Order: sequence, then C-alpha cells, then structure tokens
Amino acid sequence: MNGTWKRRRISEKLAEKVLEVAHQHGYIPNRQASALRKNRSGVLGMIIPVYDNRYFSSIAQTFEKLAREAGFFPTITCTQRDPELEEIAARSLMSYGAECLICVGATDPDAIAQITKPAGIRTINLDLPGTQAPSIITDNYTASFELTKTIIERLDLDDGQRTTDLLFIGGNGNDHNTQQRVKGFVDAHEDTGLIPQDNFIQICGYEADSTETCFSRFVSENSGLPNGIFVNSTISLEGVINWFHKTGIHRLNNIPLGCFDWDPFAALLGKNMIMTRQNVPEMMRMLFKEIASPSSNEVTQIKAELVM
Amino acid sequence: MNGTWKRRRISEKLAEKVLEVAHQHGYIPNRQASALRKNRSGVLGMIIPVYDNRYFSSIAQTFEKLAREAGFFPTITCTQRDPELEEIAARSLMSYGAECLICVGATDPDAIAQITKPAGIRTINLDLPGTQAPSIITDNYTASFELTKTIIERLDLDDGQRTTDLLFIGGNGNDHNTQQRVKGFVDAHEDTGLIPQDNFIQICGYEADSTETCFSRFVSENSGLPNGIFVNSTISLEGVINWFHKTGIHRLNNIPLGCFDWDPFAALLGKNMIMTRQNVPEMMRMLFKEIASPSSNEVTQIKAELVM
DNA sequence: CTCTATAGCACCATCGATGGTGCCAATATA
DNA sequence: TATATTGGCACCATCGATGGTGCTATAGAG
Repeated sequence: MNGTWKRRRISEKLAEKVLEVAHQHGYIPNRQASALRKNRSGVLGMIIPVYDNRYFSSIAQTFEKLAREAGFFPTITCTQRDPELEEIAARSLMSYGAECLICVGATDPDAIAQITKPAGIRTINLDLPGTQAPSIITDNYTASFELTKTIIERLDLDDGQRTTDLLFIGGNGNDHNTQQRVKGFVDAHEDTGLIPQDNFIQICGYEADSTETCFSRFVSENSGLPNGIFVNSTISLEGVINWFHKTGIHRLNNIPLGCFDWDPFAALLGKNMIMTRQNVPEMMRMLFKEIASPSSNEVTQIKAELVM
Repeated sequence: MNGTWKRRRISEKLAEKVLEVAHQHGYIPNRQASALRKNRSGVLGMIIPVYDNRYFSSIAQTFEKLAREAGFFPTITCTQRDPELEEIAARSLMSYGAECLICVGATDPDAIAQITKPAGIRTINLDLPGTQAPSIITDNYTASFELTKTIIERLDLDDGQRTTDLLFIGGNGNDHNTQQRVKGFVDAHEDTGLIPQDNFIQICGYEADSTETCFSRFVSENSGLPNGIFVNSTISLEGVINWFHKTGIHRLNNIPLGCFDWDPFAALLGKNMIMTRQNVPEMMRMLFKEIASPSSNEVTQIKAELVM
C-alpha cells in the first residue's frame, strides 16, 4: 500500500488487485503505526501564542501550506503566552511524534529546547530568538528605528524642542523584541538630536486590556495626549484604540500613531496610522530552508516593511 | 507509567522507583503506540477555511483551549475553502488517528461525512450545516434580518420611496449561510414595506479581491454609491474598505455599512459601521456538549449579537 | 535433463504501550 | 499443619505498517 511493492518484487497484477480491493474498502493507512515502525512521523509541531491577530494567523496559515507542500503534517497549538502551557504543549507534541518543534514567540524558547534535546527532537525559534536553537526573527531594531523616525517626522514640534513627547506603549520587558524595539525607539530619537523621556516608555504587556489601562493612566498623569504614539503590536493597539473609541475617536486623526505589526482595518483608522508589516512569507521561507538543512544556532533577521 | 499500576497490584515502592528513574531519563510516553494499542488517540481534528479573520481564529483558539481542558489533543488544519484540500485534510487527520472531525465552514460537509463514516469516525459540522452529521451554526436568518433592519433605519429615505438602494455584497451562492442571509436581507425589506432590487444583491465570493472588483463595477454601473451596504463577512469587507481607501475613505462616513462578522478595528471605521458578532463561545460550548454526548444529525442554531 | 538464477510471494520480528494471564511467595483461614 | 487467598510481579500477545528473510515455482543456461 505504500508504493514499495515494486522493490519487493510483487507482480503488477497482484499489486493492482490489492490496491483495488483496498480502495473499495476505503482503506486509509494508519500513520501512527507507520510512524511507530519507521520512527518517522512526518509531524511538524508549532507552538504559537495566539491566532487572533494578523501576524500570528498569517504565520500559522503559511506554515500549514508550506508544510503540507513539503509532505509534512503540520500541527499547531496556541499557548496564550503561558510558559507553563508552552511546556505542556511541547511535551504533548513530542508525545505525538513531532519530528521538529517550531516555537513562535515563545516566552522561554531555551526551556523548550532543553526539553526536546534529550529526545533528539530539533527546535527552531521564530519571532523570538533563543540560544539553544536556530532563530528566525524580524530585524526589530531597524524596523523600530524607521517607524520611530517616521512618527517623529510627522510630529508638530516647536523649534528648539528637545523632547518629542512620543509615547512607546505595550510589550514585555523581558522579551528580546520589545528590548530591540525600545532600543530602536531611543536611537531614532537621539539620531534626530532629541531625548526620549523615561516615563514615555510604558512596557505594560501586550494584552489589549492592560494597554488600555496603562494608556488611560498615562494620559491623566501626563494631563493630556502625547504628541505621537508607538504601539508595540496590534494587540496592544486594540487597547489604545478602545480608549480613543470611548473618549472620542476623532482625536485619533490629530496624532501620528505608529504600530509595530500590521492589520488591514487598523491601517485605515485615523489619518496618521503607520504600521510595520513583518515579512511573514520570507520568514517562513527561511524556516523551511532551516527544516530542510539544519544549521547552527544562529539568529537570522528579516527586514520588515513600513506601511502608511 | 500511565497510572494503572495500582490496579495492577504493583507495590508503591516499586512504582515510585520506576517513576523516578523514568523522570531522570526524561521519559515521554509515545502516544502513537498508545493510540495504536488502545485504539483511542485522543486527537480531535478540525478543518477550518482560514485563520486570518477574527471569527475563524477565535473558533480555532477557543476550540484548542476547550479540547485541551477536556483532555483531548486538538489538531487544526486550514483548507482555504478548497473542497479538494478539505478531503485531503480529512483523510490525513483520519490517518493520524483523529477520533472526531469537526468541519468548520466546509464547502461540502456531507462529502467529508461520507469519507469518515466507513472508518467509524464521527463528524460534527460547525458554521455551515450538513445533513450527515450534527451541525452547530449561527442563526443566520435572524441575524441578517436584524442587521438589515438596522441599516434600513439609518438610511436617509425619501417619503414614498419603495426601494432602499441597499447593496448586499459578498459570499457564496451555494452555501447555506449566504442563502439564509440573503433571505433575511430580503425579508427585512419586505417587513418594512420595501422592495429589494435584484441587481443590488451581489454574491461574488468571500475573497477581498473579488469583492473589491465587484463593488467597483457595481458603483460604476449604478453611477454612484448605494445608500447603504450589507457586507457578507469581514473578508469581503476588506475588499469594500480597500475600494473606499483608494477612492476617498471619508465617504465611508456618509453611508451605513453593515457587516456580517465582527472585527475590533473594522468596527471603528466610519461612523456608521454595524457589525454582527457571532457567538463563538456559545457555539464551542455546544460543540463540546455534542462531542461528549452525540446526538442526531440536527442543526443547532445560535443567536448572534449586533455590535454598533 | 540438471543446475542456477530470479520472480513472486508468504512469513515474521519489530516499533512502544497496554492489559490479560501465569506464577511464586506471603499471609490469612480452617 | 494444610488449604485458600491475595499481593507482587514477570511474561506475552496485540494494535498496523514495514522491511528482512525464506521458500517455491518458473525461466534460462549448459
């Protein structure tokens, strides 16, 4: 049934008969038994934080397509940015015979690599880098630098003003991406001869709720809106937009708003929306290159694109 | 290792020792072997058209969460609304031992039920109904009726005007949902004493591109915008919004726009956006009820909510 | 007509987990 | 002390696919 009948010197006549009967009976091979015997499942496992934003859903969708085309069986699991769930999911995928584990935006990619290593299962990091496995990520620093520059250009600054009053909001202080984006944010200021203010960098998590709360607090403490906003993901953007929705969505038009991540509807909100679109197709191409021919534990950075 | 040692009269001392050693060696049970032997994999398969809109991604996310909580191993596959891919994916999931197959928005759910039936694998339809398996869907008719009514209320109609010049756009003429939504659309007109015009119902597929093309053609043939628009999914909405973006996004503010499906950013576009939010949590609750205790091949309809 | 080669197939161990069965020793009961 | 009971474990067939090995009948060589 698996096509090896020629090599096994089965006559064509018999082979055809068997295939015919199998077809009539609706035979479907048992890949679990096959995997058990061959010690090769063809399963590619992926853990991903969530599905419900364009960046991650696009990763999931492209991954499935390419995996299937390469003859693999893709299995994706979303883990809600919960390190514990990430570990459970990783073990679960290993139990189900995954040959390779792709960790997307994992809270602690190295912890997962430690789990898979003894079992001889490869790990590849996507979106967030680790040290125990090859990583494919966006060039966050450059993209953030450019996004910040573009926002600053649109700011209506007074002559001689030394600060921008530009707010960076959202993200997780422990993750590499947020760190690099803050770095790009700060450097873009300094490159323009400006000084970013400490309290204008608000790392309050990615979630919409916490970002909304944080933004609300910021506005009241600052007694007013910042001159511009850098939002660190579309998830956080939901929080910011919610705040504007509640307090007067029209005010969105008066303020340059940059967002690291892209969403087709969000891109059309306000007149001053600038979005960073990460190059998912290219990231996935690199991923499957890595799957096909393993390399060392290096970090590959992919350029992102500015959408205005 | 699977906890049956008590039933098998193994002494606690020995059991502890074995568990200890297994832990030290990083033992992970092989679920494929277990599934083979027990003839029970714990795998729940789901095929879904796409991930990249809020409705489907929210289904995928909730499904995974609930499946894991119920002790299953969820496996989701997106099939791009391609009937051939749907069949391949279904067979693939069966090969990997799925115990139950959930078909979300499947082009031809009955065809899939026919494949799984001989193997004794249950099928449950979600979003789009079938006749060969239980189905859990949104009450499309009622939701469409209400959405249409709301749009009509916002229209600026002349006294004595008998038509609304309200455009229905997007969807697939063969699918049950589109049919029911058109029915609700028409009945809402008639309920108000109005007559919907034939050429104001444009079923041009769900894709953003085809909807944009269709809308563009409609506007030129109609020599102007319709008085209001009913868009049959957020995917189609992308196409409509793209058209507005290219031709002057501000015009969006002058026209009541209803969309069957919800997106947090789209909801804030224009001043007249009305969205139908399908009740995903409730649908998923019903799904797992059905998984736990199989019923007959009936269609369960879930009410949707209007978001303005 | 004998010997060799090969086509064509049957048979079996194996992958890891699982649960039934069998066996021995310790304990309880008469 | 003899018998019955049970605790504690070892052993093995089984799930389905796979590939190695062994056997037989036929074809070809001499």
